[in-house]
Amino acid sequence: MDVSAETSLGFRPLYLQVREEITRQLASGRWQPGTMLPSEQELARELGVSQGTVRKALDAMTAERILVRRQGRGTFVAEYEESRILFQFFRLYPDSGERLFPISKVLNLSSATPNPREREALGLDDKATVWRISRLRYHGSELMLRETLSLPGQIFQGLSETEEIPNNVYRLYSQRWGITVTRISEKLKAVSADEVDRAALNCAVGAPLLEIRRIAFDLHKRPVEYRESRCQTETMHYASDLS
Amino acid sequence: MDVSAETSLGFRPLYLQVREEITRQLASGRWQPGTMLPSEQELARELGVSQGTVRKALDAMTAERILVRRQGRGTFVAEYEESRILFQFFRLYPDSGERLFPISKVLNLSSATPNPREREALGLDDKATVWRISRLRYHGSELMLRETLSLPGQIFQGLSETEEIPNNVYRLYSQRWGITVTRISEKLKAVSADEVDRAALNCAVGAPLLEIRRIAFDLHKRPVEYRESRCQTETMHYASDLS
DNA sequence: CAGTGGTCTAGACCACGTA
DNA sequence: ACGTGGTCTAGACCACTGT
Repeated sequence: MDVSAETSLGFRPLYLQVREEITRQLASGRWQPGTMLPSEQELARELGVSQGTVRKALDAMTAERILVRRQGRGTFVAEYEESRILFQFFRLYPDSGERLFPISKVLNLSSATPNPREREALGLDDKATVWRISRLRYHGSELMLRETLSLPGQIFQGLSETEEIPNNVYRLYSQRWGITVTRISEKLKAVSADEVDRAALNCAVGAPLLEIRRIAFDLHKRPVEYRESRCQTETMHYASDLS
Repeated sequence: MDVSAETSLGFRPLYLQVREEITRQLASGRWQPGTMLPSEQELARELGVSQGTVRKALDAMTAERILVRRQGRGTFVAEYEESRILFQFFRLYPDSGERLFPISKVLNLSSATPNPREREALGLDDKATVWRISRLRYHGSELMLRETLSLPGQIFQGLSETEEIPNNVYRLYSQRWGITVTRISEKLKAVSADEVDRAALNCAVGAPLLEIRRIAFDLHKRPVEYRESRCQTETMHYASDLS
């Protein structure tokens, strides 16, 4: 690691440089999700720093959930297993009873010119295109929500050829386009069901729904997905932990 | 620090023991919010461990926002300044425009037997009592929400004598009863405004409202506050960041 | 300048998982 | 038995803050 020219101005801790270097190699595909990284000692040798510095970088990436460390086994690239998505990125819980992974039913997939909300959320101009995926999601047999996913056509090239949109789209993003979702920002409002909601969710017009507008960011902090969900919350709730 | 008898079974890292010891001394009032802790070197001497171990304990407590570290100055006990509450524990934002600290107007303070929700949230039995505080909250001049706070009478003794409930109740809990809120759990639903909402919030009956049920926990992970809020979200939203 | 936290190193030993 | 991450130590030096 180049640690020179670091006097007072523009000082950057070594372990942050190491973290960036490892993130770069990760994004470039050196290690696939689920595989093991070299040991701390080996990385330290490769990068020309001490093991403690590598450790601090790996600890930071573990805190960001980009890596998973298992004592006695090694350090692994995080995967998008169902359980991880369920606990980390999906905040709807049944009021009582067991938590189930939401089953999805895709209604529609199309390409379009982005609307203003999509443009703002995804940082696109009006010459760009987006894929739009509409789907319903169920908790067991119970219809929970309807939502539309918007994806930049520029990034998700060849999407329409995909035989089927799976339940777990983040794993698809990772496997097919090498995109790792690391952070999600959501804005929630209570809204009244309109005619479209009534038809899709089989609720009364005017019934209260929880609207969620989500932006998902990748390793480079680039917005890669915009999502609008409308949820019935009679038997479900959205859980938020602040600490 | 007693580090003996730590072979394989019941192994507890030293830095966790140090963290607990410091938390204990903190809860016992050795250092007040806003004051400086002894330096790492000094704590290390006191506790008979190395500076690195103290550092790891302090880093953990800083991550939990119990402490604040300022390079070149020292390590301080976190305070409940307006800005901290605003950013850490209050998730409602205006859709556009500047964020303001919510102004509160207390409607009512009473003592009561806990209802089932309060009993469950606060872990009380039906022989306990709770204080109930009803209030309205404004963002600037705009009425944002109405809420009821429920506090265990056992913990918050002498509350009714308080001349006034301030805007920032967490600072009051800290200053008057030495209670430090460290974690908050919230459950959100979309609900329809009822007659009480209409009267309090000046909205239509049936209008969609965001209902928030909050439980606040102290340093010992004990529930100390239960709160039910009903919010208008026409010009506001609830922000949630997942990472 | 002195004192604080922040970074970095090097090495020892421990706990864990697998073979 | 071996290799991995996890803990702990000791010491050096750097960056930041206030005097």
